[in-house]
Amino acid sequence: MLDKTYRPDEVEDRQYSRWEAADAFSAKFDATKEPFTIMIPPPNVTGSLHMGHALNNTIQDILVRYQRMQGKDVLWQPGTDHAGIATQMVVERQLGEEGIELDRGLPLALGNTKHIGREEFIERVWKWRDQSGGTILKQLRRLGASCDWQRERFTMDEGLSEAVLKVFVTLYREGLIYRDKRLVNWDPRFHTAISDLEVEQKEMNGHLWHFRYPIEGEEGRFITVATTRPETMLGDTAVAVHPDDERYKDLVGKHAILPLVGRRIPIVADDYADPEQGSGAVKITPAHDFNDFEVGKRHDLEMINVFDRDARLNDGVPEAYRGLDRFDARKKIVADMEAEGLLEKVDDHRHMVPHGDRSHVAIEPYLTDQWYVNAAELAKPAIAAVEQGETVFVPKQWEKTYYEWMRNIQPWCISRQLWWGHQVPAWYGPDGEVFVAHDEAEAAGLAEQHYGKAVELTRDSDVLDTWFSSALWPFSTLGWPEETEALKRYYPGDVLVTGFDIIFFWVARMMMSSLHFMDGKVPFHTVYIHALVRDEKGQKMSKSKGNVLDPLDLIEKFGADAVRFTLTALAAQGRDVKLAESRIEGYRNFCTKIWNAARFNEMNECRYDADFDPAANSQRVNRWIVSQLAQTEPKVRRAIEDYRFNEAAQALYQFIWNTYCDWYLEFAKPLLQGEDAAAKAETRASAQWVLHQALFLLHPIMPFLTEELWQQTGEGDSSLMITSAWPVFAESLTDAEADATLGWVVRMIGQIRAVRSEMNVPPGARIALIVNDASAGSKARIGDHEALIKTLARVETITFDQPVPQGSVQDVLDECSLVLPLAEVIDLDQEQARLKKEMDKLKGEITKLDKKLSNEQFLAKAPEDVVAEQRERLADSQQTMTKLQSALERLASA
RNA sequence: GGGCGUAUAGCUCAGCGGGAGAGCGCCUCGUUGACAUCGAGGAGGUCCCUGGUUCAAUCCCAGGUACGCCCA
Repeated sequence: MLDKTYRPDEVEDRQYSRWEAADAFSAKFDATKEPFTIMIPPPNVTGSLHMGHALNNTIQDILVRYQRMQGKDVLWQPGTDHAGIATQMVVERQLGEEGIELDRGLPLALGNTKHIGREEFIERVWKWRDQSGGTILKQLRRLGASCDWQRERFTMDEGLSEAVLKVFVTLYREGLIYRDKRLVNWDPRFHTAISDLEVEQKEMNGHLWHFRYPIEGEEGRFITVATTRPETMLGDTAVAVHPDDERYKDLVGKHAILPLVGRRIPIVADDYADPEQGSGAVKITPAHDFNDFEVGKRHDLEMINVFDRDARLNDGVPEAYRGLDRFDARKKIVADMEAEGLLEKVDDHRHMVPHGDRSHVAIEPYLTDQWYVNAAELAKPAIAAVEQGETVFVPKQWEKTYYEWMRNIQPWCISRQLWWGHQVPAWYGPDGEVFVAHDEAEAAGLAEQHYGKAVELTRDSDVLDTWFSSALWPFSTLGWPEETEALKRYYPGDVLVTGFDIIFFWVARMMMSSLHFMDGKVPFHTVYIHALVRDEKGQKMSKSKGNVLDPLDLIEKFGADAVRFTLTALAAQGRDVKLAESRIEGYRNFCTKIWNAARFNEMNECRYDADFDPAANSQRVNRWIVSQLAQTEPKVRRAIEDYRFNEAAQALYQFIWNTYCDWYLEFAKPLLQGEDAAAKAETRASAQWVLHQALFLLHPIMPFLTEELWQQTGEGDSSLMITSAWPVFAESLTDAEADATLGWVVRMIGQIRAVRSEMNVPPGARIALIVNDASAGSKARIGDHEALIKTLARVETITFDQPVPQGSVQDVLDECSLVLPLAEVIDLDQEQARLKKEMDKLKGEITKLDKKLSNEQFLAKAPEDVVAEQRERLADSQQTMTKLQSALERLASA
């Protein structure tokens, strides 16, 4: 017996274990089947499951389960990335609690007791990773994700590290990776460079300080510069004005004396100075501003770095300022300038300030040596592949975003001043000459060749950006650079499922690296971009706002299937998913509904019958529900294949709840409780078969509930839905006659119920029904389904072609007048009003159609079937109108 | 400043060149042997505005307004 209600907490673990025990998730390397590959977007090893992951992985799981049922050999490749900065942060914090800090050549901070070196630190990270890393992958199991867990990979694995090494060395030797001294985005908290993409611009309230710089040799003359960052003035090496700016024309070529420092700096003419902005003159600090850096290069200016790695002022500035934090320095400099009478004014100013996306501190443009990838070169084939349609974005408009970024791509800074990550495979000779190699021995060989003798080498201490290794995911996880079977079989992948926020970080970089290293073959033919999950008000979920919904809590509360179905139903293309708990509750109710339908079948002895043949059904209601099912399958199939997941969900919801539960089971009741043994047997088998087939269609979205019911009411323990075939229904199962007839019966019952309700007929009261003007066809329909109509519309008797009794309520169904003699309960005024309202609506309709059909242009130009349809509608409306008219007259004469 | 998107019922959103839809919410009624996590019925719309194309526009095009997101 099925339990009274569906209990996801009891079912989910059990079914997941059955799948794993049956090895249902693993890629089979089955050459008789077509492969289907999805590469999971590897979450951070430090991460935990949030709503975005839940959506992302629900979609992937739907695709994967669907394709498995289609008979494909499916690989869903799971894993995590090593999340350089985030992981190092986590472990450093842990160490900090033990009083341990990393030995970076600085004295111990107050309260700390121990330094540890790089090797020991990395050991600690691995230990952390083994103990508590990758919890998110466990959480994905709660969601029902059917990843091939045996193939789980980690970007720091040996094999993947091998791939990183090979890619780095190869690109270096091809000249596509190089070392350069440029301004980088420096994170003063983590002491590392970060890439442009890891910088967030935040709008902030600031000030615009107007400083006066004295002109050399012109006593009492000043040039005023405006700045948002006074602390950088100590590194100024020029003042720039616009070449056409009349105010300053005579000053170009002269020098200013930098206050507080006393340095003599040139006044240069450069387009960068905007005459409209501030005073029109701008201080130039080439070592601390990206724009100034360019100006500096154009005018060959000195680049003076005034900060250390903490963004404190270094020894290159006057003694009074040395060691000051950048924000303290700002205050002091402003005060000192004011004291010298050189502060002209201070304006409030709103501006964008760059922040590290992980450290949340202001980023400092900082002059350092870093490793770069020539992304512009690698982008060329990656752009072409999308232009030529080798990879298609769904929805299509994201291709524009991809192009926009790829066509303006900047050199990619890939080195990070961290310990956790893939160490840059570069060694330096005594004179700083660099040797890039797969290992130290190879580097030593290269060095010996270069110097003519063996020398001592020092390895570059930097590590690579985590995304550098993630970019290789589509092939490194399959064993590249080895030529593995997996690589041959499962590359290229089919579809990548991800959020738009990751197009630049990951999609673009996978495209670049895959095309370069996999013989120009794209890593996936489709990129499905889904929306962000927001709260019910459309705001981004964030801890600080406190509007975060935790998928694990929701699974706990409503079951994984309800969460999955909700996300699926809301995942319309190109729209954000606005999630409210009430939605999940609603789909939890859907689970309950299905469960109860199964219980109903069980109670009525509707048992699974392996030999059941739906084509042999003789009862019209059974042929009808089979027909409806057969028409639902292609809707679901096409929706999934076209990535219109919400439509798949909707089609299933509608079929199961509205068609099967609301109507079919009601239609089946008289048969199930009736005396006709053959009809009863057929109905029992049909009811169960149709439910089971619907569960198969639903399985990719709701795997747990469907598998549970299949086990309990289907083929039992020996069979698994997850590895069963997707149902296919013969065209011949669609039965137009049954659809038309039962559609008509549904309408008839609906109309009678509506009239009863409007007339306030007590729900229990059985009433008489007179049907007038019925065609032979309609009479036959009523004859065939009299029992259903009587039960469901609560009708006592049905008679034909009778005079209309006093005080009857009338309604029209096609050519039929439905007459309900309700003299005792009728309210004449109310009924009159009801009829008039209905006639008004019809009148509008008739006028519209009349006008259209008397338009010669319409008759001449519109397609024939459209014209015919409009004619038919007009005739129908007029017929109904006539009948309502006579009903109204009869009422008035009463 | 550049790019992308959105505007349809109270809310959240589907949809579509030819009869305005769903879920939730709301109102009325209901203990009919699956289900009150339910059933039956109902109310509720200037499909943002203005023009254009078309026999026909909520849908296509142009402009406008408002809002959102990404990039600088």
